[in-house]
Formats: sequence, structure tokens, C-alpha cells
Amino acid sequence: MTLPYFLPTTALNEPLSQGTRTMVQSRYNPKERESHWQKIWDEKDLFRASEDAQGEKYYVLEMFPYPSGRIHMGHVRNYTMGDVVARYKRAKGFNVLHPMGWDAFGMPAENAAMERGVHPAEWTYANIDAMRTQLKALGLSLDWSRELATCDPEYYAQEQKLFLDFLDKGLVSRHSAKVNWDPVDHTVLANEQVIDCKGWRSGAEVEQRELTQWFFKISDMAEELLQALDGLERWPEKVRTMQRNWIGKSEGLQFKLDLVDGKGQPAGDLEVFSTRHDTIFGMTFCAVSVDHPLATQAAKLNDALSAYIEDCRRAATTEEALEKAEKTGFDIGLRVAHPFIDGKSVPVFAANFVLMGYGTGAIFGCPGHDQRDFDFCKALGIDIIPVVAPADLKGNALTAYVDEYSDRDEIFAGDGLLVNSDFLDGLTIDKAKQEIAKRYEALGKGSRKVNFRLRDWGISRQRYWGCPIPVIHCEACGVVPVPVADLPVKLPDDVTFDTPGNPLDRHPTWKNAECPGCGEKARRETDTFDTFVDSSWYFARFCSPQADEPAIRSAVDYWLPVDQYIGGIEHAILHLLYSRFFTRAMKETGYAGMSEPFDGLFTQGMVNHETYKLEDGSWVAPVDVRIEGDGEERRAFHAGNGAPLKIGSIEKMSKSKHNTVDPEDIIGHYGADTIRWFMLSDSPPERDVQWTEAGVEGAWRFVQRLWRLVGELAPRACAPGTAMPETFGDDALALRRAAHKALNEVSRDIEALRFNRAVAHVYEFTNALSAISTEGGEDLLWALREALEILIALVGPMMPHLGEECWKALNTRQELLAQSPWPSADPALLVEDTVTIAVQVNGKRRDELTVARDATKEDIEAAALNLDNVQRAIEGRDVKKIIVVPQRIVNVVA
RNA sequence: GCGGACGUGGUGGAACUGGUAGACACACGGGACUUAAAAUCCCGAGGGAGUAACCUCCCGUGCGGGUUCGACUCCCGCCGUCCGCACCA
Repeated sequence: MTLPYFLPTTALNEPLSQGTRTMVQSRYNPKERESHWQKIWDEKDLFRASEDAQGEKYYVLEMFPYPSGRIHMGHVRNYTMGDVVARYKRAKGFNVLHPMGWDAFGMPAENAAMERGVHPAEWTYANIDAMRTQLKALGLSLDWSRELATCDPEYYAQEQKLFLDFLDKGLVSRHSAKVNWDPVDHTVLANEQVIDCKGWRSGAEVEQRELTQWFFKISDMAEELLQALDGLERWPEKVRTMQRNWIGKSEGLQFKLDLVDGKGQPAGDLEVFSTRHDTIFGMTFCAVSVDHPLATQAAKLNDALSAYIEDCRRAATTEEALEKAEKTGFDIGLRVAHPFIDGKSVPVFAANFVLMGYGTGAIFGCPGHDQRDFDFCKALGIDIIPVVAPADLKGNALTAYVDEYSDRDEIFAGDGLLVNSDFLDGLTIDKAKQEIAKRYEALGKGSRKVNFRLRDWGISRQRYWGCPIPVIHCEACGVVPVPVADLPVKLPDDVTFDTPGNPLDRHPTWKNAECPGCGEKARRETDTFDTFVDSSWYFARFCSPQADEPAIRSAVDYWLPVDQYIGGIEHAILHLLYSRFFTRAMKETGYAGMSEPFDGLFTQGMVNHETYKLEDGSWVAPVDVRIEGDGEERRAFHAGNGAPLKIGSIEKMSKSKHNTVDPEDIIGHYGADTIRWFMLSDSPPERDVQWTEAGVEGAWRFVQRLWRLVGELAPRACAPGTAMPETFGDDALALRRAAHKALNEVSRDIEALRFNRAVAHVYEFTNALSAISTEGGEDLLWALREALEILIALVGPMMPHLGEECWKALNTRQELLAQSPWPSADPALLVEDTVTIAVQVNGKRRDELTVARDATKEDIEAAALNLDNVQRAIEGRDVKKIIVVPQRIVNVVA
């Protein structure tokens, strides 16, 4: 391992020089002590969860990692936060479940197989072993007996069982669909996995292909998934908004318009969907998607149209074309008769901005009140008719509004009353919508309809390293589910990765199967599940991880929902939405009693680091950087050859920018407590945190400082178990107050996941404790013991090893800190006898005043007016008014 | 374009429901200890002006208004940064 540049400057274990006022003979040695305490927790099996244990259940879960081989700082931050909550809740008497597992299927394992010839299973399990060791070094209070890996046959056998149950309940479908094909990974991607027309993983431009696929019918639950978001009060509003937008509900009218051909003869109808059917009198054109059957039909007889359609299809996949978003259209030669204006008809275009996948793939254009239609008409010179006007416009103003409408740059999209609309004139938008809907429904040519943007979830992947879809294709019987008794459908071990495509498909024997229906020769499904399937129910599996069914109902009903789920914002849509679907599906199939999997959700920010570049533009890792000077003078050099470096922007730690810091190095040199403490300090947990050497060193110094402080004060405190004195002197009382205040504040901060503030309050209390004099009577020494016990208890969830070490030094009780209850604050000590309040004159602070807590308004007024600074500020003017907010402020208005 | 979040010292950030802005930490400066350094401990610090000093005054939470006895906090209008969605009819 390379030595990092941030090595502590003093070697561990080196005796301190004589000048230090301490009784501690050596520095706290995290390396040795941390593994000691980890071993003890392990031996005592402290973190094993059981449904039978006492206390209210509390399920805290962090998003499980993909076993890439090494943990990164994001993991450290995520799992530290979860661990603080777990340890805190345990101390508060809750029955805590805090498990860990591995999201172990997926493409990197196959890539490793292709690049290095190592089998995906071998690669994955080796990575899991390595990462487990790293996680254990962090001292997380996890129930490792529940560990699972999604690539274990025991896990995916149950996933296959779930799939068959879902199939049975009609939650699954299989049909041919246009899919997003990733030409690099040779697989299908869900819409959610396509970002800017590129594969979310490979970054390759996605192609459209027609394939038969398996789908989970998540869109059937669109309404329910949308409605239930309102109940998720302990989710960030941001995530709920993102899911709402993703589900994309819109209510409108789907109706038929009559088509006429070039000679004015009836030519069938065109079905359109609109949420603004009130604007029907503003219709000046209709448009269909270039993939719409009408366009395809017309293109057969029209080469120019055909060429236009081809252009659009090509252009549609490039990012640039989407950015520019210029609207174009091609007249397909048909016209639509206006439904309410006799003799009026409008042209029909094939247009690039109409999507086949939404609504009916066809629209009626109302350029007056839809910005897209407006832009389109301006470009093509089509009439623009305003049909809604602000309600306050009358007479000439209204006429002017209508006359000048086409010259505007932006449409009028606000509330108003209908104009230019015959029988709708004067109605509100809502009323007009109702009227049009009523007429269409009466004619039987239309109906109110709700559309969702959310599509069904395509789960088929043409990959090896995933859960096999447990079905068999039989010529005679069609698609036949694999009987439960035959599960799991195991992946074959003997596969090769020398050619692209699915190894299961080209395996010589694996796909040969007997049809469970007729016994004839049949073919096994060679597609595997999208790995999002694996992660959509692991939280439920943790409740009964060894069960030989997907989940034991009583265990699921006991532990779920997860009380606090913590992970990255990048899963705001996919993982969380799929998990919500799965929980509902598990409810329908009898495995769970609830619909929502995660009661509380917290999304933590990323870990960033400064970037460094050589003059040739290549990135340099922090390990190889030496920094000199500070502020404006700050310069970076290559630690090896001294070459000057350019200090770049602060970015998310990533391999490509070489700005990562390896947690293992940090743990190796500073210990787990230091890295945990630093991760919790300073930055609010939902925001990004910047990794700096100075910050880590600050945390390291605090570890040592706390250890010294406890080492110095503990021997002076009174013996454990000493009875509480009857009375306390001023010093002792002040110390008790500080301790109980810190306890109260840190508890509140951890409850609210405001770890940075909890850290600040610990610092504050430590500072107060460092400043006290230990010269005093029994009352002070008693208060000192109490204060130290509280301090260590507060630090415990954040720095558990140091906590145990200090707990032991305090010689408190036999039990471990990890088994000790959270202290409780005495409310009487949280209230001060006197309060210092600010005194303002005309809203400006002029002085302050210390008065009894229960001082009367009159007393405060008199005292305030008596102050020199107040008198000076009044300058002899009349006092008009005095505002007294007890315990807060006095404001003299003069 | 739509939606959301945010904007506070040199830096990360505190400030509860409108009530002493800058807690706490990092970095920095000064001092003690040391042959020296590191480590440690003590002290200082938003900007400006005055004073020998205790202190006092002015300005200050992106900008401009407003509400209020009182605004980082609420309202209106801008500017900027970041994130999400994006021809969804």
C-alpha cells in the first residue's frame, strides 16, 4: 500500500514528551484498540436482531453496495450515518435491525470475465470478501448473520418464486415492444436507464429494436403509487416531486376527429388526446407522430414524406437535435373536419415533436394556448387564434388582445374566459372542458381519460450474470412457468465470455429443457432479470433471510416498513419506485401486510475532493500531490517528481478524475473513529462534503484530545456508584447543566439526522469540560463523573471504539458502552435560573440584561431603561412603547 | 422551457415558531513549552472608525423594495449557483 500524504506526523505509540499535562502514558492507538473492541462485540453477538427481543422495533437500513471490490468514501459516509442511528436507537431501548448485503449481480462481473478471464462468480465473491473486511474495519453495528448476496442461488431462487407468484396474480406481462438496445452492452435498457439517449452504464448511443420482453405491470399501479406519495411524510419533498413527475399523470379527453381526403370525402377518423379540449375552437391544424400509422400509410405514396420521416428518426436520437428542438412538420395530405364549425377543416401534419409513446400519438393543434403549437405555427405560417383571454379584458382592450395575439412571443397560458368559441364564449376553462367532454361523450366519440407517463417496467436482459427468468418455451404449450419444485433455475457455471451477446443463449445444453406441461422438448428462457429486480425486495428478505420461501409473513410484518432508509439521491426514481411497486406486489401475493417499504428516507450528499492536473492535462491522484502555502499562495506539486500541478475544481470523487481517497488507507492510519467523525462533522448530511486532509487531521486530533481529557479527568471523578449528593454548589450545578444541555441537544440532533450539529454540540461540551477546575467537593466530583459518562455516551454512536475505550477508563460498570442505555436528561437542569436577554432601542441592540427567569415585564422594563447605553441611545426622547418578550428580548421604541 | 433547492467571515457551516447573526470546526496570526521541530496548551479574529484603555459608534446574511417594535428568517421583483425533468399534448 502506498503511504498517503496525510500520515500523522507523530507515530502511534510514541511516548509523549514530558511537558504534557496528562496521566496517559501513550497516545490512543486506534489500530490496536479498534480491532480489540470489534472482536468483543463480535464474540458477544451484540448486534444480532431477533423479533423476540424487547423494545419497539426499529429497522435502519442503508442502500446495499455493489461489490466492486473496494469501499469508497460514499459508502463510508452512508454506512456511518446509518450506524449512528442504529447505535443510538439501540441505546434508547429499541429492538434494532441493521443488516447488510450485496447487490451482486450485474455487468461489471461480466466485463471482468471478458477482460481478465475470471468467472463472474469468482470475481464477485472475492470482491464481497474484500469489502466485508473493509466494512468490518469501520466498526459498524451490523447483524452479519443476515448477510445476503443477490447472486446466491438461495436468494435468487426466492426471487424466481416471487416472479412466479406475481405471474400468477397477473402482475407480469410478456409482449413485443420497441426497446432501447444498448449496442455496447448488448442488452435492453429500461427508459429510466436511458439518459440523454445514451445507456446509463455504457454511455453508448441507444438504438431502437423490436423484441419480445417480460414486463412488470407497474403502470397499472401508477395512480396508487402517485396517491401514496402524499403519505410519505418522512421522505424528502424533492424525491416525492421527482417521482410525481416521473409518473406524470395528466387528465384529459380522448376523442375522435373526422378525416377527409384531398377530394373532401370521408377518410376515417383520427383519435387524439388533449388536456386542453376547451381550446377546440382554436384548432388550426392536427399533427401525428412520424411513427403514427397514418404517417406510415401516407409515406408509402409519398417519397418526400418518407424522406422526412427518416430524417426525424435519425435526428431524434441525437442529443443536439433535441437541444435545438426546432419544430418541423410535413403535410400528409389529409384534413380534419372541425367538429363544431361547419365547413371548416384543418391540415394534418406528420410532426417531429409529437411522441408516439404518449396518448394516441396524435394531437389537435391549438397554437393559441400551447407553446409548442404556437412555435410550430409561427414557423409554418399557420393561423393562430386565441380562445382564452384574461377575465378582466373587455371591449377595446379585448379586441386589441385578440388582434395582436399573433405578434406575441409567448402564449397566454393563465386562467381566463373563453372567447372566439361559439357556445363556449364567456365560460371558464374548467366549465368549457366539461362542456366539450359532455358533448363528446354524448356522441360516443370520446371519453375522459387519464394518461400516465410511467410505462411498464421491462425486466428482460440478455445477460448471463443475473437471475434467470424461470419459464420454459414450448412449441405446443407456449410459455410455461417452471414448477416451484424445480426452482431454482441455476446459472450454469461453464460459460465463456469471448464473444459479445448472452452466454446463456449460446450455451450448448443449458437451454434444453422438458416442457413441464406436455413433457416434450422445450427451450429455457435465456434472458435474466434487470438487476433492479434484485434490489427491489432485499429489504424484505432481510426480515427472514434464511427462509425457504421469499419471506416469512410474520417477520416482514414485524420489521417492515424500514424506519430509516439512507442512500444516494441517484436512486430517487428507479430503485425507490420499483421497491414501492414490489412491496405492493408482495402484499397482493400475501408476503407482506403493507404497501410502503420505507417509512423514513434520507438522501445523503456526495463526497467531493479537489482535482489536480499536470500541464499535459492528465489527472493526478491526491496521494501523489504535495501542497505548499495557503490562500492565494497555495500551490500543488507532484510528490514524486516535483512537477507543478494545476489545482482544479472540487468534484465528486471518481476514478476518471483520479480524485479519490481510499478509505482503507485512512482507516489504516487514523482508525475508523477518525474517518467516521470526519464524515459526520461540518457539512449537513444531505449536502455534499468536501474531503480535505486538514479536516481528517482535525478529527484525528479530537480523538486524541478526548482520550487525553478522559484519561486526565476520570481518575479524579468520584467512585462509580457513589450516591448523588443532596445539594450542588455553583460549579457543580453549572457542570451538570452543561452536561444535560449537551445531552438534550445531541439527542435531538441525532433524532433529526443533523449529525454536523451533534458533532458541534459535542465539541462545545468538550470545551466546557476542559475548562473546569477539579478542585472541589464531593458534589463537583459527582457531577464530573456524571458529565464524563454523558460525554462518552454521546460520542458512542459516532466513535464507538473510542467510546468503549473511554467507558472502560471510567471504570463505570461491567457492561459495554454498546450495551448501556442512553442517559436521560433532567428537565430541571435544562432550565436556567437567570437569562441574558438583549436590549434594543428602536430595533438596534444596545446592551444586554441578565435577569431572573421569571422576572416580570415591569421589572425588565425598569431594568432596561436604567441601562446607561439605553439612556444614551434614547437621548432624552420620549419612550413611546416598550416591547418585552420574556426570556428573549426587550425593545425600547423612542 | 418547466419544477425544486440554495446564496451568511479566508473556508465548511450554526442561528428553534420573526427576537443578541457568525455557535462549532478548519485555515490563519500571536504567545507558552522545546536546543529545534512536531505534538500539546493559552490568547486573538466579520469589515470599518474612534479611544491610553474599559469600551463606543457605523456598516454587514447575493441585489432592490415591502411588512414589522424587530427580518438570515415572511412577502414582491431581480441576479447568480446547483440539481431534476424535458417537445408528455
